[in-house]
Amino acid sequence: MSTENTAPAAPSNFIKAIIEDDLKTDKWGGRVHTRFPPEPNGYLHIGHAKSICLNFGVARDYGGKCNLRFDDTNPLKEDVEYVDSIQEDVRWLGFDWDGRCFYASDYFERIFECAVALIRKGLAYVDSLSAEDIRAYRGTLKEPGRNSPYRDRSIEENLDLFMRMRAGEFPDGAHVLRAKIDMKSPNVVMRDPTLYRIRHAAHHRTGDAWRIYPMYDFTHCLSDSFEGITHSICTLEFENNRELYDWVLDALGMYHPRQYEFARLNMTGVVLSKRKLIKLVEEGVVDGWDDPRMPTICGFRRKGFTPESIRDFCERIGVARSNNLVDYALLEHCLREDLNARAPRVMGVLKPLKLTIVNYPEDQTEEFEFPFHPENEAMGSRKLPFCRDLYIERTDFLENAPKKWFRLAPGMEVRLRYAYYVRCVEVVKDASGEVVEVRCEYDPATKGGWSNDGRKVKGTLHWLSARHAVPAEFRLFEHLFLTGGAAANVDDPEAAAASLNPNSLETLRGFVEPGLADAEPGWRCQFERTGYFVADTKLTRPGAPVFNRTTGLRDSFAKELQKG
RNA sequence: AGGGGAGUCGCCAAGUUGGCAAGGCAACGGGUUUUGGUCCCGUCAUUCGAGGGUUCGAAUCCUUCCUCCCCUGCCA
Repeated sequence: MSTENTAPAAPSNFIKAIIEDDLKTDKWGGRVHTRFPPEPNGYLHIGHAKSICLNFGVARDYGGKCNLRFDDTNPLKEDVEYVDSIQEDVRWLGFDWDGRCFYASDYFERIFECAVALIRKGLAYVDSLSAEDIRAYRGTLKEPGRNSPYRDRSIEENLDLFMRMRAGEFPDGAHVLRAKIDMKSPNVVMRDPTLYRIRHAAHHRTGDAWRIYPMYDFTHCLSDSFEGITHSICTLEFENNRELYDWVLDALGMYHPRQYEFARLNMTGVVLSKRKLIKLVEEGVVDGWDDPRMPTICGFRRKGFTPESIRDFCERIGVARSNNLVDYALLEHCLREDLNARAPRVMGVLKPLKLTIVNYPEDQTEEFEFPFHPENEAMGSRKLPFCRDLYIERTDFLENAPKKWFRLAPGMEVRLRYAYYVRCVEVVKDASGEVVEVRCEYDPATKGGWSNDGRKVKGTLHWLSARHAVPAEFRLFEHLFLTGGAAANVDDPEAAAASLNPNSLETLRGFVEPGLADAEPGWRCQFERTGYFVADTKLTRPGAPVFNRTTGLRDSFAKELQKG
């Protein structure tokens, strides 16, 4: 399935331990069958990727299956747009449900029958309390609840009412179907949980066929059971719901998968709450779900991340039961490791500064060979034009250089990558004192960017011929929030505004080498010395490329400077 | 007057029956380098939330305590 030559030994985790143990004891007849069960009410984010990699990953590793199942029981929040995006993202991540894409809504009739069976067993009843009363009767975390006055309706009456609920005879909220369990249970989930509610709403798949919709707790265990799931893996917040999961299946005497919970992913610098992400989209704080600043799968995709790097990340963070906060730097590390090996090296100048070679013939042009990957000859090379008028990076020149500076400065000599050594002989400034051009002399004996005379030239600069470079736009991204991660407050408008990073998107107008004029949308590369980039899939046009910075290169010099 | 979980390096995280505390990220040193990138080498937990106990021996067993997370939707 994947290459294992570079991958470190996969860390074991408790889910795998359970599966291996089950395989050993033949608990499920040798089967491993998981499922990834998103609700189609938003786009998938990096936290979902952890769950996807876990569920599809163990199925793959142990010769089992993993279903994609949409948990679509709440027509008010769900939409086909989300269904489509979820399928696209799971596929992009590299997983295949092998035709087993299911919907909880496909089971509505069977689920309804289960509810009827529960009523017949005297284990469910129609409650006619208002929502507020139900809440009041439920008690508190420390105090037991009380029985609803409708709890002892006869089976016949319950059946009649439930059928009429289905028939649409009652308005929303008039009745609910509840499991008859224990209003004094220390586990609040078990205090006669709601199984069905009335919702006169069109469902994105079943249309107007239903006026009642089953709740998550009732739907999920039954769906798992219908599909023959063996290991039902979910996140920690469903731990309390496991008791109900088991109760429903036992009450009905049905095939009974086991639920296991793991800790969801938290990461520095990003918000991973669906509710908050929706808000960012709806309020126009970002461009949409696939804004490169979003921690969504499609956001990372548009930013230039590879599915391989995300899978590697999910492998490395491990799966455990303790709350965690993973450093964003780990994701970046996985990305760089992948891109370093695959991304062709090309030239781009983000913040151009004119460099004129005063002793180079005015009308002369020559070409130099540039390999696409210095460490991988197989990736080939191309020639780039050189002339008297060049662009270099503005940040590569400093009039008053600090101690360890080995880029360009007055009197200093640097190497222009694969071309010549040049020495700065003059600085041209505009009226405001800003440097607008540096003038240099080149050494013809250093053609190709090398000299055998033992001269030590520590700095190597990337450059572009000003006469041949093509204009390009570069988009640099930073975290959306200053305060970082889970702490970001999206609900309080003032706090949200204060925590928003005003520089999360910076657009630069620079130049790229001629061959990149018609860069294919989605094409990834490394602009030497600056970072990994991808041609934006929405904004790039033939002759007018737009590049998103996927991530910068590691920069030990920046650290050096900070230290002073 | 609750119930369910979790505490191992700055961040993740292994540690199956007690027997020398894996690995990754980050950080920090050094080497190589026509990318201040990559790569290579090295450093980085006498201690596992705290105390007590059992034991020749405890992150692992017992015990008391502390901290954090989840649960009172007709959301999932």
